[in-house]
Amino acid sequence: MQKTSICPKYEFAAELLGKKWMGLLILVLLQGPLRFKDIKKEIPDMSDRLITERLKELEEKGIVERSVFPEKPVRVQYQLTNKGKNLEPVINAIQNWAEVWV
Amino acid sequence: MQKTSICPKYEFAAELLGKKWMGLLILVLLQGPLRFKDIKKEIPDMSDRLITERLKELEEKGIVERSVFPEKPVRVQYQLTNKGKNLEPVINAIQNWAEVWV
DNA sequence: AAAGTTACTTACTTTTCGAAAGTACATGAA
DNA sequence: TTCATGTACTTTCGAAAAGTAAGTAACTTT
Repeated sequence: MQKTSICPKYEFAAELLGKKWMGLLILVLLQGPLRFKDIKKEIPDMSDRLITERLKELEEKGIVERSVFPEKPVRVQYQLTNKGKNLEPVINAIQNWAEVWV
Repeated sequence: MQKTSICPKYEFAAELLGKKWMGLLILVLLQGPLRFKDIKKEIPDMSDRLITERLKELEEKGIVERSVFPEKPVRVQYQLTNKGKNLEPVINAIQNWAEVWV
């Protein structure tokens, strides 16, 4: 990310998407705001540890927003920011390719 | 890839792209056929070991074709198949997003 | 009071990666 | 002939990332 120089911005994005579970995680978040448990339900093979870790990463990069609702049992919700929602064409492109070639 | 079931084809693609260096590797291969040493030059931070490993993986999945030209010093060339070339929209989508949001 | 839910965290194992050196084959220079 | 250089890998080994399982804190339901 720091030295290779074809296109640093692309490299940032490729490194982000180039992490295990990121593609799936963003796909499910495109559905709308989800709670931790809902993400678990959608991606049962992804461990709690990695869900937490990836969400934190996406939050730090401004792609996901974490909201806490202090209801009776506290509710934590994750949703894509604009930056995140704009990844939809990427996800769609992957889906289209997969439809045709996988 | 076997159990999670949102969309197995998408998951296959996401897992492929979701590997370190894959995004960059495919990007540089979109330029046209390249030799091992050229890939090294384009992605200096990627180790020989991983270049070999990723290319082998892409070859097995029918995304890259490896050709050996028995010239004076043997020449080995890697190029995208149709399946691989059709990843261009995906790469472009990533690039567009990166341009705007990174 | 015991058991369950939610959103995590911690500890430990396994897998993957990175860095460096080594290999096989060939050409070219000293 | 010996040495250095180049290409395309392969091997080795320590470090980082991911997988697995169990634990925690706050609250709710039974």
